[in-house]
Amino acid sequence: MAETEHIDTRESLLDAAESLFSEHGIQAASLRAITQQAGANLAAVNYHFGSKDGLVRAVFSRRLKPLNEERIRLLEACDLENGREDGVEQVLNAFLAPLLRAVRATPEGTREFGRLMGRAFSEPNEDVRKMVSEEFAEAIRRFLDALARLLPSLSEQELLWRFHFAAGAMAHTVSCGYLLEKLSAGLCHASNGDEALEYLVSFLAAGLRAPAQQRRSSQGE
Amino acid sequence: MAETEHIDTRESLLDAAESLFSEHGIQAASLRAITQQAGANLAAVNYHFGSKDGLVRAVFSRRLKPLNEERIRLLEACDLENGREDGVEQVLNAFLAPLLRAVRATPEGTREFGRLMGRAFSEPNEDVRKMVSEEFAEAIRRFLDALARLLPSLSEQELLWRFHFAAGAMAHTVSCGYLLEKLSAGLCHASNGDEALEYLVSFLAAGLRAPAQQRRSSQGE
DNA sequence: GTCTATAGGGGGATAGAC
DNA sequence: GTCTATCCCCCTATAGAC
Repeated sequence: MAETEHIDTRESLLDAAESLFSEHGIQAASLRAITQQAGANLAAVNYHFGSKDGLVRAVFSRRLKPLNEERIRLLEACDLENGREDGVEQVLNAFLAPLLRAVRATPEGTREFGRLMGRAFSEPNEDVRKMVSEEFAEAIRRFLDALARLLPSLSEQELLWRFHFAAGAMAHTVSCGYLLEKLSAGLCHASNGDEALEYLVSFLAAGLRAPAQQRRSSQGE
Repeated sequence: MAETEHIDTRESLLDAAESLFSEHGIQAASLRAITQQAGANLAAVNYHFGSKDGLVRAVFSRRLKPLNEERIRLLEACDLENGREDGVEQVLNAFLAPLLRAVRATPEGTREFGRLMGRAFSEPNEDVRKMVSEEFAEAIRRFLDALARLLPSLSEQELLWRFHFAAGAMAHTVSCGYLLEKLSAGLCHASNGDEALEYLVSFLAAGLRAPAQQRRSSQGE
């Protein structure tokens, strides 16, 4: 409140929406609250984004496009061919670091994005889920390719399951840090991206490298 | 619609609420829709549960109390003292199996609970998060104790982080199965609790048993 | 581009009859 | 215990002045 300078209504709206979507959920954050926090008028959202759905889409893609581009850039910078033994760790780092860095508090307002991002895949609104999935699709495809080469003993099925678990651990870390802080009585610092990254990479690398399972046939369901 | 027999309004309301909370989210599921699906009157919710919040609480505790009791029962049935090497797997199985079994489609309507449960810890409503955390607190404490004895080389901090990651993989599995089904083009069956359980246990056991990290001092933040 | 005003639809809760 | 009717709230979207 009482901003010194008005920079850009459109950007202010995105900042306010990101913050309120994160705090209250997409559905529960009203355009009234968003426009008020942005110092803009109620009608501004419809002018700039067409509808609330348009605003939601813009909020996500503003962050996800650069995030997934950076992931791919880091993946391509990995040194995976020269007999190094830490290929899995390198790839995990390339996937996780951009998100965990983004979650860290910054002067600009990326702060709230972690909670929103962690919830995005389980949002009740199907349009939101679909939109977010599509933003990730290309990056996920590339990372799965890289992991498949690094872990040739895994069946395609098992690799997919394990990547899914890794995504879950990551999502939980960025969206439910409060649980860890409370459970550890302050011993763990969930909002510290470096701490989270080190523990996550070693944990997930070990999980990905676990011996392949021989599944007992079970055609249940 | 057109139910053959009216059994119990209270239970019908819980079933309808669980189903609609799962599908649309707690906030977006209106009491009007819930009472209509339950074949009850709008005022029935206030009569039986006092308010929408009361209904939410009842929906969660109806499932979580027996779920966590079963977890503790299974944990106490584990054989951890006789030099067996699969202690971690046994403990993980005791923690995961009750939830994954509950998520499976059943005749009665437990079907929808997985999605709701997976989202519960990141619900925007703080009262819901607090309520759900408390339902899990006792079970989590016991499982952490058991794991600490099985993995004495881990610092308390690292064990907490790893348990947190495990919870995330589990939550993602029960709430975002659609992602895996789509990503695998039908190769993986996320709704098959047995398949999920086998892959989860081996993945998480390897992650928990990974060598302890030596954290470089980093007092960032 | 930005505002005010309003249309038009739902929402949770409750009073009071049965 | 269950119903109807209603109070009063907030929501998104849009029309039309500036």
